[in-house]
Amino acid sequence: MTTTTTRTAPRKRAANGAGRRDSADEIGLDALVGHAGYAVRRFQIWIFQDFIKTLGQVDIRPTQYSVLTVIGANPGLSQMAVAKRLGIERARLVHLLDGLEQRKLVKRIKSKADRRSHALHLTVQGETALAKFKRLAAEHERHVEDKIGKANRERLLQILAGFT
Amino acid sequence: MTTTTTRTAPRKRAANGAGRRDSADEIGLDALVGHAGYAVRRFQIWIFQDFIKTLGQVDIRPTQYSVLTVIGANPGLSQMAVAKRLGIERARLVHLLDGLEQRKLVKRIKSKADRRSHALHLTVQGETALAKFKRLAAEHERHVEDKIGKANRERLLQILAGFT
DNA sequence: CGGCAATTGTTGTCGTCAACAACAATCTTC
DNA sequence: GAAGATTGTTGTTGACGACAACAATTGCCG
Repeated sequence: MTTTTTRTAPRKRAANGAGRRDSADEIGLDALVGHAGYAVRRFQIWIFQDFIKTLGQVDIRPTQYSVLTVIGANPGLSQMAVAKRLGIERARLVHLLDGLEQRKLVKRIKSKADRRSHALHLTVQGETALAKFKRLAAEHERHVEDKIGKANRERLLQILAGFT
Repeated sequence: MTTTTTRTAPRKRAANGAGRRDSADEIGLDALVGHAGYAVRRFQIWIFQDFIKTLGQVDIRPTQYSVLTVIGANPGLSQMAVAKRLGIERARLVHLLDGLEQRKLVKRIKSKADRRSHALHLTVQGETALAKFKRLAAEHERHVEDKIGKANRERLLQILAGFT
């Protein structure tokens, strides 16, 4: 609706003095409903929390998972390429890879073509670990379906396909 | 599509040695496509950046806007109530309100009913300022429409209505 | 060829944000 | 009235994005 003229009068909702509100669930959001950003933010928080919980047993967070997935699908990429593809800053990727390399999931191999850059590869245990992560991620994705419905999840992915 | 069984085999994409990839836009995301969380995260980042840019002239960030909106629609709420409604931690809300109070947009009034809590209200200039913020927020919302389409935005809001 | 700009990985800083923990003041409940 | 819960506050930690600076290396151009 977005009331084109932004209705300045705030509709004070019965001036009931100082906080006489019983169930805190009845607080009006007013203009906040109808803002895509708000709904998307709340949903994103929910999704990440479920992802973190579901992949908690293997201690993998969403960003780590995305890095492993991209390296697994494109072995030999440079850090720049991975960072650019995922929209992470290369400075941030350094720390992420430090952690993943310490856990023996990823290895940096000095490129001979360009001695500035590193070719990124999964280790052997990185491959098998990623397989397990993907199973858990699929489970998480099922939670999303349970939450918003299978059809809605498909529609949502379609709507946001441009942001891959 | 979402290959129901998570296809464990990573499909190495032609072992082309060390990073022989021309346009960095052609890096496969593999399993990442089909993950709702990834798409939502990217979209959320885009939305917030546009919101911050559009409301940049008045120096209001999304969280501040949500706080002002809720207080404006429900004057007299306690900090606990606002925090719970918006899913913010009350510790975080303290700093947010500090900033908004310094800018004379919000005032904390000691509640007489419960002397632990503060009743939150917009100041007079807070009311008029919020009106302007809402106009700018509506402009931002139009940017979202331009990005994903009017119909898709509606559908998205409907899908995520449960996360208000 | 030589020098200069650009790129790559790295380190560091700053600000935002969520998650906790602890605390004093105050309310609630028994 | 005492014990336990709630409210606002302060502080810490860790993930994350945005920058800036730097050394090593590459690429380009005169």
